[in-house]
Amino acid sequence: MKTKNRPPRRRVPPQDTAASPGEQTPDRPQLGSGPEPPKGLRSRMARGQGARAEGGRRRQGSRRESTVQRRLESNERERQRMHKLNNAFQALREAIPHVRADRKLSKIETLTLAKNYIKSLTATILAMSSGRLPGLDGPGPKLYQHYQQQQAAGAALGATEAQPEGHLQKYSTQIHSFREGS
DNA sequence: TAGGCCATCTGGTCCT
DNA sequence: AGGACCAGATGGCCTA
Repeated sequence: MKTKNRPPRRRVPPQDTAASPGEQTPDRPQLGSGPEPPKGLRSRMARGQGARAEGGRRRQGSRRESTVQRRLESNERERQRMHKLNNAFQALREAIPHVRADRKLSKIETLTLAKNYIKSLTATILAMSSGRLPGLDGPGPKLYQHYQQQQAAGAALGATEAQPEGHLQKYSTQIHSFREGS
């Protein structure tokens, strides 16, 4: 599994909601754009879940058009939502230090690394402050207690990351493997 | 060529 | 009611 420094991949251009059916890409058939149902819909229809959308009878043109229009608008919103999600992933990537800039982390790598980084930071801060956050009198001991409880719970479940140094170990191992490019 | 990763479409469900 | 969210399906791109 390698996701190394890929150039930006050419993607099928987003469907323009204002575009005419003739401008649609041939490999991404749209709802109502042809006799062949969209790829993602075929299995659903095979299970009988898409029957309503397709309709057993021919619908009036205007009603069909409004249905198609709603679907296209919904697709556009979903694209925007996913773009926002990807922007958040990118921001998270940039917040994780010690990773080669030319090596783009996959989403799952980003989440895993971020989790271990946070945990290692938490353990480090607690160790350095002896359970008392700098500048805070109250929450420190409580935070430390909570953290210890979490660790104890993890240990009870047989988690390998029960020890604070375990997080740092994991994080270091991951960083090392990413640097190696493996 | 197989496997990993990703973008996109889609219908169902949840939320406001 | 309409939008947000979610998960399944599909196909493209890339690397080993």
